[in-house]
Amino acid sequence: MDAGWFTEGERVAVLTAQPLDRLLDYRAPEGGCAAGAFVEVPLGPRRVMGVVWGPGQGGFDAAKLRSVARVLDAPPMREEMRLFLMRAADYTLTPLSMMLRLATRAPGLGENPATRRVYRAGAQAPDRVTDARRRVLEVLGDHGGLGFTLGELSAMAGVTTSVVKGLVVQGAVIEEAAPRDLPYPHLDPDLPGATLSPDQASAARALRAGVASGDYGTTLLKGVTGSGKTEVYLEAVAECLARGRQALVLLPEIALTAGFLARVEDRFGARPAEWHSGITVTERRRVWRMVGEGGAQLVVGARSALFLPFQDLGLIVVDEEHDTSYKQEDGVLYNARDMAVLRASILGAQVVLASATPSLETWVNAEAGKYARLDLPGRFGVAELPEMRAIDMRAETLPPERWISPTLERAVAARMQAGEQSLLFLNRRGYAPVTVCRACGHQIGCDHCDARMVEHRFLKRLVCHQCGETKPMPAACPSCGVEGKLAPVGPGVERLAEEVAKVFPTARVAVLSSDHFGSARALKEQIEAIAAGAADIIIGTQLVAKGHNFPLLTLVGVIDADLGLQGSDLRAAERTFQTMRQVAGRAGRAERPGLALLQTCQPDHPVIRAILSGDEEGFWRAEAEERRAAGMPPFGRMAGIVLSSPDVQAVFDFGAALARADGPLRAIGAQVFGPAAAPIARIRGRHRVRLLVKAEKGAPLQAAVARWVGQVKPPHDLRLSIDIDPQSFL
DNA sequence: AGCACGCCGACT
DNA sequence: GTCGGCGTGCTC
Repeated sequence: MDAGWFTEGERVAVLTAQPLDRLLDYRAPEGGCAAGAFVEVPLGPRRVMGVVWGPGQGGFDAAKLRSVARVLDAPPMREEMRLFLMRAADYTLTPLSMMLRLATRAPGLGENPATRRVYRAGAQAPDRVTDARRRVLEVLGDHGGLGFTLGELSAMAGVTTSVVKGLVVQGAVIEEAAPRDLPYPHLDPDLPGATLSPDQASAARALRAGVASGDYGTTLLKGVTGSGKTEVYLEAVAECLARGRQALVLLPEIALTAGFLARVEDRFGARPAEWHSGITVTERRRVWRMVGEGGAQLVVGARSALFLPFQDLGLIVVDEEHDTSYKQEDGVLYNARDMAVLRASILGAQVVLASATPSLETWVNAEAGKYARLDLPGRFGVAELPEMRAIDMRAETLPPERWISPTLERAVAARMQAGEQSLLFLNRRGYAPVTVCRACGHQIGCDHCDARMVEHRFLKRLVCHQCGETKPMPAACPSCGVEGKLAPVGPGVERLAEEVAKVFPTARVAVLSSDHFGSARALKEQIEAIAAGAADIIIGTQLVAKGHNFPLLTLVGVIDADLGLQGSDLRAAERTFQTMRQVAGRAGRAERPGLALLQTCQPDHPVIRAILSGDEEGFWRAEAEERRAAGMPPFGRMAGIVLSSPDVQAVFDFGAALARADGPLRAIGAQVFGPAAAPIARIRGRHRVRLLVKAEKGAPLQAAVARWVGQVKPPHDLRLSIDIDPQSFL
């Protein structure tokens, strides 16, 4: 008897995506079913989708057992995928059912037939050739090789569907079933790749060897912007495809996929499958099915692509691995970079973590020898890393509510004269971060959160950057009622644009901020226009720091390099360092040398000094040493607990009760801090309280946290979420 | 998640 | 006396 097969009537355990937190036993259906089979099972009055997880667990009255309703038309979930979901659930302390939900976010799993009707030219001639009939046959004759759906064909021929149906009856058109989801075009790994520099070639050889080994391994591929990391890891993809295994490339930002798809097409002759929140439901279903059936060799996508049902995944590339968007911050809290390593280690696949500025975790893992490390020194081509200098803002004189120092102004003016571009970087969206009443000092806050509202003149509204709530700008102060005294305080990109327009009246200015673009497409067009020279001065937020190339750009001015340096968030220094390096990397990517100017009030701060001196390894060593001394990640482990409820008293009371019941934590030598108001103390009317658990590196943190939280049951409208390895330690 | 059961307030 | 609020508990 086959170990992975259950015959009719046998007990099987089924996992559903319902939040049940346990497996349910059913009888295998008529005709039996495989372990891992996607099935539909009766649950109370409903039918729900589930996966046959293994043999039944027993302990449930056999007389009450119900049968699996039907087996869905999809390849069974592989054992390693089930193992991956279980390990990921254990690691993140997420119910398994929620992990299954992540892995089955494909529409119409088995709902509709897997085929559709297509129409092609038949052998018979119609009895009478009318005008409409002739057009149909012409369309089919010209390009009907693969056939069209009824809707496509009638639209192309400009006839009603009944004309086509009439031709079908006559045998002049053939109606047949075709698979609904077509495989993706073949990618050819043997096409010649880009010409590689010696450094690139040797890195590519190392990556190829890793893929060829067929074993698990993780490699940090480190190289400054423009050093050609993409060409190098595409060689690893080529090796993987040549061996008949599938590859996955994760990108942090949807806006980057279009450019990346084009590069894949250049390298392999066709476009790969694409997976992110922006694709249509039809495409989503096609990707999900084709990945499972082997009809997709390469997937390019967002973090959720990690949960696709790959048949034989041999390589995962995590591009810009330090990017914070790899950490999912709502729903299931997971870090895609860590989950990629987990999945690969189960599969025997390779992971490539690519970055110019790795996360401290990855840097430490590479230092410790857990990850291999490849460095791409210098730049590919003629361009050099820009020269970087600080502008000491304490020594600059500038009028109130102005942000561009005279030194920076002169530098921008010089670039304009030379016909080159300048980028002014400010990591604050909107017009002004704070709106204050000059009569009473009141600051306008969000009604649903405790965050301050940000004025957006472009949208003509006040916007809350936490919850997205917007409201019109009031004429009078909501606190004291005095009119005309509300004033913007501090700079946002929009206000900076205003200042630029005043200081450089003849400049062509482009603002790159997510608020100004309705779609990724509009943003891409704007970026292409800028790259072609359509602007003299570019004003940008975080967006520009992600992978775009502007050949005419030779000056980057960082308006406030101190943002994020202060505060108790231990990752702030790391993030500031990464962002500054990347923004500076925008300058002079073509043959012109670049200059980066950082406006700062703390030119002697270690982070600013490390950026300016280019001593990256020194920065990481110092940062790692500080973390080690404090027992902070990655030298210690942490978990964050966020409690939320509409009732303030209830959250604090429960938080205090939880903190008092810390026995299970003390048992593993862990400490609990809090409860304290969460960084955002109120979101959408729910008050939030945060506790932090800190343990030593080897401690069984998850098990202890599960025992600890399991002791007390929260009151009804109180939600509790657990964040293992939180991004911020506030 | 749904959906039913069940135990307390304002209506015919 | 009933209709219906949503708290609580179950689903193989």
